[in-house]
Amino acid sequence: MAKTEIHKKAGYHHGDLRGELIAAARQLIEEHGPDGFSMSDACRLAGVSTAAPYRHFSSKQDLLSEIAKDGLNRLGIDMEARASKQARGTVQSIAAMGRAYVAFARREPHTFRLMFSTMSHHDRIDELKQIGRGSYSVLLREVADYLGEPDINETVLRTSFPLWTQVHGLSFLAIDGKLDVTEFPVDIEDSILIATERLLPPVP
Amino acid sequence: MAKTEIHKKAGYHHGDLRGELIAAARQLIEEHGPDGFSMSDACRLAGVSTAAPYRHFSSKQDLLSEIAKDGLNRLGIDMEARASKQARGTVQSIAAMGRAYVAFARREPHTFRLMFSTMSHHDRIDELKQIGRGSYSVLLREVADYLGEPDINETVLRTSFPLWTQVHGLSFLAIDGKLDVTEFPVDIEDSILIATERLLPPVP
DNA sequence: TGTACATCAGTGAACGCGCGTTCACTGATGTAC
DNA sequence: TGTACATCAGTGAACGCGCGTTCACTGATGTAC
Repeated sequence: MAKTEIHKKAGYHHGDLRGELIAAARQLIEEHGPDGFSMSDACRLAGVSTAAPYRHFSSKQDLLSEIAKDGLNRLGIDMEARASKQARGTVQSIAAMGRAYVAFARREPHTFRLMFSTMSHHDRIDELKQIGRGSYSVLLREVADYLGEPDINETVLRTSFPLWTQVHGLSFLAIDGKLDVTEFPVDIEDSILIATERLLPPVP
Repeated sequence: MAKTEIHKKAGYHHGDLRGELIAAARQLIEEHGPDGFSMSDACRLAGVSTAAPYRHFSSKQDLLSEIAKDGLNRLGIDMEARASKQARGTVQSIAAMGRAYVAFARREPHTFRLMFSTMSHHDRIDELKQIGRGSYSVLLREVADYLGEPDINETVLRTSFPLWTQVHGLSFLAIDGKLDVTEFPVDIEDSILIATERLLPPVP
């Protein structure tokens, strides 16, 4: 915010309008959801005319794709960071990644939704997929370690997939407020650990 | 469609405009997503003026809630039907429910999304939750049978939850086109069976 | 070091659009006698 | 069985709104000489 003020005072030219629009958009998306977000709102928040963004983004979709990309990257980093606090290739490190995943979803539910929504548009899809794969491979490496496999082979892929599915489902149920439908209080942290244990084959 | 024609010919009064609007909305939602759907489009499709729906629904939200309710009900029925073709309380019957769940999501992805989206509005939320609980209890009963538990106790709840999470996550990944990120071809049917086996305790 | 000028990153007004919803209305239907 | 009338379920025109995007523009910046 102070930064914003400085930029505003700098006058006609912002220092980093691109970055500021992304920040504004992220904030608005978290407040009102990806569909409640409008280009005009972002401009208002960044203190800029409604035409300004088009110097930096070709369209609203383009801005949203950027935010999705950023989110996927941050998710991968989060997972890696949380796992690295545990012994490599253990149930604990793998569960830690799951926790990072669900924590991200709960911290930025609308960005999370955006990251995984179809967004039928453009070749950006491929770029997003690429980044998604990058973040996923963080899990794959950890599972390979757990299994004692030398590389990401089919066994690793088959073992990892249900782990992903599990935390992905948990994330959506959590952010959509569906957990109380289960009629018992779900402890998310526990639930991740238990599912991870069950879904991994016994330690080799 | 033939039905629609008859109603149109009947003149000023439709036979069942309420039902027809729901049908039109469902169709449009599946074609363009819940956000690409507009009241006006539904009216156009039903061949009726844009003011007509307000005899039957208090708002667009109200119509959408109705469709979500309907979807949740149909999901429960699907699950029950698919499970009943297997021996009661077995891995097979439970996996069959999971398959019905994912199949529903893939058949009506946008309705599925709508069923589970937050939809911040109204007391309808409680009504929807009630119906969701009803559909969930279909799984709970089957799991109770599997475990040999006389009623829906905490063990049943704890066992069922990760099963739900699993198929929920699989559904979202499937409808959001994220399965190819896994870099190996996921067979959804297999994947459900495998996860179900792993998540259930060994047959008692 | 100073000046000329191309380029860049903003402005602000305007556009066309489709939306959800309301309004006063009217034609059709069902019911009481 | 026929008629009077209340009720119901539509019409069609209009509303105000905010949106994404474009336009010709202008002020600031950076660079070449």
